[in-house]
Amino acid sequence: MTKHRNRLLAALPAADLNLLEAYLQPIQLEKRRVLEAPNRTIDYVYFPETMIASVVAVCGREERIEIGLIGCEGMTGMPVLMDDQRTPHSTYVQVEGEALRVESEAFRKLLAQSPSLHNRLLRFGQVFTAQIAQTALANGRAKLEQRLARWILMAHDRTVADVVTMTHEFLAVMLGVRRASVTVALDGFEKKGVIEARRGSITVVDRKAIERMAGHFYGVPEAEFKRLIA
Amino acid sequence: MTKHRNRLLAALPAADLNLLEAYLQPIQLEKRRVLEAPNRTIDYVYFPETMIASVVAVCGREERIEIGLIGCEGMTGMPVLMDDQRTPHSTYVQVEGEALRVESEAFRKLLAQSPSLHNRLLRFGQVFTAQIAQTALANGRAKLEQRLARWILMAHDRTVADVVTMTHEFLAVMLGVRRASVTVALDGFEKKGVIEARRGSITVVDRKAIERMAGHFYGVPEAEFKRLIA
DNA sequence: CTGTCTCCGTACGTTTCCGTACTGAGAAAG
DNA sequence: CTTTCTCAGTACGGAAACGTACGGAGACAG
Repeated sequence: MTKHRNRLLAALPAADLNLLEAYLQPIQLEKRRVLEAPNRTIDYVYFPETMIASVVAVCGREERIEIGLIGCEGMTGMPVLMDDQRTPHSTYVQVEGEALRVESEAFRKLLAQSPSLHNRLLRFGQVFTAQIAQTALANGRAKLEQRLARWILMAHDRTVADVVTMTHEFLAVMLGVRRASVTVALDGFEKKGVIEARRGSITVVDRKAIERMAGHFYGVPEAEFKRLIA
Repeated sequence: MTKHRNRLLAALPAADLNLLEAYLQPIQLEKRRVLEAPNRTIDYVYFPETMIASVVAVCGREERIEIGLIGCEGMTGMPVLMDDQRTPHSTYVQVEGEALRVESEAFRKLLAQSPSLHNRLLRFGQVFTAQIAQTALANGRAKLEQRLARWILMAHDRTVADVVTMTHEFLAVMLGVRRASVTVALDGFEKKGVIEARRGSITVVDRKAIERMAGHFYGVPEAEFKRLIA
């Protein structure tokens, strides 16, 4: 047994990890790769290592917004834990990198075989639900600056370096705002010296300051993670 | 075995329902009663019959917003299904009425005893997650009129009559907007003849029209419910 | 029946963000 | 090296919703 880079796996009891490890396949995932398409069967469950995935709610062709971010702290494929095999949402790779994946049929059988494993992973479901709820709260009550700060912090939590590779355009889609609004807001961040913006990337310079900007719109799911997993 | 008014219970396989029924206590719940307080142990799981509960995300003392509505189609206490006993959110009675409840420790044991029951209820978790996600989407991208239409439809789905007892003030808190904005919007609804507004209540007159106003911000979790439960 | 309280209608100036769109700068392709 | 393409910065008028606040109308208690 290796010490896993995925924190959810790293926190599993030895017995459950052993059970799962036989089925884990390492895979490199490129940006924009679709991991789950709306209302299609979920083929694999992914445990990100350096990769980061976005979960996006879509309706019609127009309206879309990110509801959650999954990186080395968690897993994709929540519906498989919920006795289901599909989701109305879309999940794709936001930051390329490595992950471990399990064929979801096999995964399903493992869950049935080990209630302990199932429960352990359901706890992450609880964390992720808190994240979606926090997104709903931020979308409804926060200013763009706060929401952007929150997003940068969440991405930062899931990267090894302090650099997040992301265009304003993409970020705008995630937050459900205009591309130009993101540009203006990020410009403000840079002038305050809390980030460095390059073409297609953002570097975190002063994390504490960003946390202050996000206020209490950041932190609830993170606290849940500490409480339930780590 | 009675045919239950709670649709989630009504859809349970006979064996699981029998198991559960021994523990179900009927209870009448008054408006504003707190069912789950943030970060406190959840004592009971509620299956609403005529009652409707709101799940609200809070942070600090100021910022709060409704993330979900639970009525006769579901249950409260999702964290108990997720191997947890608390939640950062707040759950309280929005529309008074009857419910069945189970002591959560007993409930926990039943889930361990019957994986089939557990899975069945987890499916509702999947539906509820879709509802939170849809709320996040609506909060980020919809106009107030659409969000209000969505809320009325969701409340209407969970009431027997066409009347929802609710002040503008309360509705404003739920949607995270000004009380005055709600008044103006509801006024518009009434002038279009889709609702009738009385002091402290809203009566649905033309549901189809309200559905058109909500557009695709309404319907995704409802479809999930049909697919997974009914 | 009168006073009090809750709830609703309305108003006005202000903030935030939108829609649209033009321009320049950096990166990639020929 | 030049063309092409993607990405970022900036601008301007407009819509949506905000904060605040005043007054009236229905409900309820004394």
